[in-house]
Amino acid sequence: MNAHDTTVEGAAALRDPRPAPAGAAHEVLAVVFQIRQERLSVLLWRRARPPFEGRWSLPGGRLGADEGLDDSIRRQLAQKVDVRDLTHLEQLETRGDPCRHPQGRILATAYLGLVPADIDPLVPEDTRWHPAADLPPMGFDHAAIVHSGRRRLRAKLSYTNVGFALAPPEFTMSELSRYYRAALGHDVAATNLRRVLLRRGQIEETGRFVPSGRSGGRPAALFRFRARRLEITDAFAVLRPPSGG
Amino acid sequence: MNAHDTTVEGAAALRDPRPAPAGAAHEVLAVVFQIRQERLSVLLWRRARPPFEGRWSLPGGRLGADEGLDDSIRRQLAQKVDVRDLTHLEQLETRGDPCRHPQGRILATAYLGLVPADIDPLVPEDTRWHPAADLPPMGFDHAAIVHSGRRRLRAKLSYTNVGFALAPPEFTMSELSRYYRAALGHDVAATNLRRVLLRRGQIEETGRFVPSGRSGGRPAALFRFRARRLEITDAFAVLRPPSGG
DNA sequence: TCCGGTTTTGGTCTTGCAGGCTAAAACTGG
DNA sequence: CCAGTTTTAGCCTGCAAGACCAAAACCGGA
Repeated sequence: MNAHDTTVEGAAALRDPRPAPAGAAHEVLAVVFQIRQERLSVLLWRRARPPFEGRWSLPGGRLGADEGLDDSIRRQLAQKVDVRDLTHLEQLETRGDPCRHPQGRILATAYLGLVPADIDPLVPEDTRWHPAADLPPMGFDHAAIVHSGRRRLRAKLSYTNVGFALAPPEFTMSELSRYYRAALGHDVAATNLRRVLLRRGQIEETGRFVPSGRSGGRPAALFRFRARRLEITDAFAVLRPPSGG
Repeated sequence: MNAHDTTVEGAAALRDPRPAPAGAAHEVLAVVFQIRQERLSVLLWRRARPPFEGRWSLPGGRLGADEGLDDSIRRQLAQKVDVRDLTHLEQLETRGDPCRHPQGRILATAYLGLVPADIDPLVPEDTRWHPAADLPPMGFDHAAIVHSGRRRLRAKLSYTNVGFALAPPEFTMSELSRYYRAALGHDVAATNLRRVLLRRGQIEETGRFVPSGRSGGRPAALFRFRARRLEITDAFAVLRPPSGG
């Protein structure tokens, strides 16, 4: 699940310590996902200048001199989307391969951001949503970072309530199952999804119904997520403490 | 589970972009765990000089000028333990709070490392194993990083085979249950652990038995982990793809 | 040799969750 | 009023985890 797992199998390179560096540049990047037209989409930005001119890259930029990582990614993203639309943001991974950036040593800390499906945030001219399953030609190692983000999102849909960040404030079960299908990449039966999320206490009925006449069928109940911040489904801690204690 | 989750609730600070920094220093740190005397222990290093003189801190150091993050943490750790004893190493999180280091802006990427329980690696004079549940006074934000590591390890014991990195090459089930108890912080019934790990295909019998006369009871069978690198238990992907596909 | 103590092992039983399936409910439009 | 569509509710199965218990296998001492 964690993108950057490494195992010490082949003995590591153990050269002598090198002189401490003057300091490497650091950038923050964000993989911002939104379900658009039944597809998991990622916000990308088209580079107007070398390196990788004309290719697409993740939004982000250099870390400010006196700025926290979380603050920085929010500031950078504010130039692309309304940050009030960002319903979730978490750190994903840090990449530090010396060759990852042609202009020299630049470390990158990547974040995973989510925008709910019902809105269409205004984005700048050079910025577009692309299907995460069909990425355009991308610069740097950004395609790999997008894949890390997809893996993380898929995993967390299983054992957390991240769905709240993908879905609008109110939704029908068939809508929600379409969001899950888009994010997971396979069908999700609305009837099972409903039972699972209700039992876990993640969602609840609002008591209201979708305006009648919309679909030609039985009017669907509107649901909402109980919490709007990340919670872990404790049922997924196997090897749990014994019940009698 | 992921240590650095953040949610955009209160609108983020959205100041104007600042001038790009010349470059911030970067360090790598490692939370190295080993089960010692029935307790989860972490390798710490006693600082001989300010800042935080006399306090304990995580092993690590400055990132080399032309060095990858993984390479760097292995190089730094080689000064403390034999890296061949490191059975697992994975990236944990990156911290970039401007105030985290009194000497100025230093980012830190932390790793989680594991050493199997049967060995007693030679460590330098200033380096000691401390119980992770009872940390000595620590400098910087290192205590918080150790807690992140504990959370990560506990979670991964549930849905991966990380146990291989905590246990010696061969072990009895009661030994293994004690390792799990130390890492998880609660009792783990050996009989259930055996069935769970066997069914998941994580462990297998070696066919050999512990030398008789050791315990006064029935001789215990020796087990081993089938794989010696991280694998995820797929049973934990809920909302899995429909069976007929 | 037998017996109590100890530890491991194998089995049963219960519980809870996930997911497939189907019938009923509730609406629309003709 | 009926056919078509969509949602809802219930039933059933399968599987994994954990509690519990009895049998197995060893030790040491009487």
